[in-house]
Amino acid sequence: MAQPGPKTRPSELSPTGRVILGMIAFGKSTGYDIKQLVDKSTRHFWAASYGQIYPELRRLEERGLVRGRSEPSGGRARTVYELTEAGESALHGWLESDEEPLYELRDEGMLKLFFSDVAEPERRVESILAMRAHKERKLAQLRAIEAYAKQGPPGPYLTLQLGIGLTECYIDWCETTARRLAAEAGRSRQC
Amino acid sequence: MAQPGPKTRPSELSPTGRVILGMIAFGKSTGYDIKQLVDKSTRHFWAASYGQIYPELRRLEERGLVRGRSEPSGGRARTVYELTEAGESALHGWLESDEEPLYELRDEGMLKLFFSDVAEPERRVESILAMRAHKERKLAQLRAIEAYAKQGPPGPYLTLQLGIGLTECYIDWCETTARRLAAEAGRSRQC
DNA sequence: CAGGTCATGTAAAGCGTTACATGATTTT
DNA sequence: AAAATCATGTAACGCTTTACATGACCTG
Repeated sequence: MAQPGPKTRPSELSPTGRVILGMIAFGKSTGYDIKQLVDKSTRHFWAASYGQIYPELRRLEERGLVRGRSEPSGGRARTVYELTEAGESALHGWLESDEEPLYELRDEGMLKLFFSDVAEPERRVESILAMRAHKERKLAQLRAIEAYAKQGPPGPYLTLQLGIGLTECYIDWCETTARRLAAEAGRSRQC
Repeated sequence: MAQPGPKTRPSELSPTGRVILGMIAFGKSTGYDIKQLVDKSTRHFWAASYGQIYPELRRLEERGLVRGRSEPSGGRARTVYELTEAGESALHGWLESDEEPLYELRDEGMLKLFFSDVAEPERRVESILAMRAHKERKLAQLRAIEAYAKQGPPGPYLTLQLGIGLTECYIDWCETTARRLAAEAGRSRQC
């Protein structure tokens, strides 16, 4: 019954800690900036909210991985963070570690498809068409940032390409399968 | 700053509640059975742990969506659940609702690729190869249950097919991209 | 000067995993 | 007789979202 080991060991980085250290290494120095870039770029495979980012920045500071100093711009409070030596080495240590990477998916569309046998078969096709519509919206969002990402470094651009490719593949599957199911239903009605 | 609406409204089903009601409709009547089937079939896109399942079963009972009665088999305690009318209609209501479906992904491999620009370019290829290896293991797990799922109802089998298709697509992308990057690196070394 | 964005944060609640505990039954 | 599996559950902890709150600055 034992499930795989803990997600975070005390000496290591929490999930949000990982994206924060990386974003600081990428030159994003405030919680606000980090959140902006997360939303624009990693959101589709790694989200983070303010409620996590600000407390986590302080925990990282307590652990000596980042250093923050107050740098108000005008009368507006602002805390600017940078990596310490320890922070850089924690980041590199994480990037180079080859532990089983965390992978978690929660896809409500698939869950509805899974349970589609408790309703009539027509609902199954509807379920798949709803999944396709959702993925189509997601694809449009990813496409909207493609041109912008092309100008940046290769890492972020590659993850965007992968996200687009997977979404297209998902859409193709939905189309093919919906068509096939509809054809099968038509044939069985004829007989 | 406002983020998208709440994941669960009071009158609706919690994430784990959804999979539980569905599994009971599928004929799984104990917490243990539900967990077994979740691990065998929905785990790759919708997980659930005992620590969630047992308390949630009781909450569902309090809300009148399921009815449990003690049915010891031998001297071994056992609680058998079934859907109430309200539970059936909650399940159908959820299956037929067309709210934006929950979709959450956390992919550490992609996050490492995203940040691969903070290290040397060779690490990027290694990162992608690690992703491929991980997906290869996942694909083997899915393939292992394929024959078993083929005999069951179409819903579960379709989700498995989709999972396999997406994983294959992921692996293809990794292979193609790793090859391309390696070739580019070779060419730039020559010049 | 109103509305939007910049910027920071907290509190409460919900969600979820992990680790632990217990004891019966079945298999080897 | 030991080991694995069946079956149930709890407690502690960690993670995350949501909602709220504050106030400065900028644009039209």
